[in-house]
Amino acid sequence: MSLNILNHQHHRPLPVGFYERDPDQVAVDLIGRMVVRRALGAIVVGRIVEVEAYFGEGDPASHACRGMTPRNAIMFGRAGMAYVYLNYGVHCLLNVVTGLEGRAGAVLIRALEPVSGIEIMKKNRPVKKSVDLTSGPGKLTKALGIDLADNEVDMTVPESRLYIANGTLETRTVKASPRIGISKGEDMLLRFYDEGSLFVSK
DNA sequence: TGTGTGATAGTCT
DNA sequence: GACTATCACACAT
Repeated sequence: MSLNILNHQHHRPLPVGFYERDPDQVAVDLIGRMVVRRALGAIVVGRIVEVEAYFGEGDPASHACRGMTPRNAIMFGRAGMAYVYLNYGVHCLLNVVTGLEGRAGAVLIRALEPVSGIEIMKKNRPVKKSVDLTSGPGKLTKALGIDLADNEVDMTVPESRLYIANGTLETRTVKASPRIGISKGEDMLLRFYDEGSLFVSK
């Protein structure tokens, strides 16, 4: 099963061009795609069911709203790179950089549905109910073993230990809502989620 | 708990 | 005066 996933056409990394758009467009299109994580020869896969889009200037909730800093510089860089940062000094959060170089943008991956490698996820993040495994941005990074070392990983090449792949063409209902856990810019509908999924964060 | 910001102190010229 | 270093604090996709 694991190796088939890698070989399958649908599980090659999404190309740079996919990410070279505005973050809200990329965000909508990421619902239903697969996050593929390879570590120590094992493979862990989760289907994206919730994301949030972040712009640069003009988006008060974005790390990049006040221009470039050492931490957020990657948001201005090439599309398709992973932007992983530490939140509350505790959780690592996974974003993918969008847009053309020089223009800040990113999509935060907020929730996944476990697809493959579930035993590894449970080992990384022991939980009582499996719905708690990946139903939040900090949970999913823990379950997939993603940390600061994955910052700036190129997610557009198959050699990477972390990338996003096409996924299946299931029908899904994508809904938009305000983003979660922000104190500014709540009026914008930049959170997107698969309405039917139990793994969408509360 | 790390980061960014603003305040303050220190240094150069 | 202008620039840089250090510090303390507020707050965090």
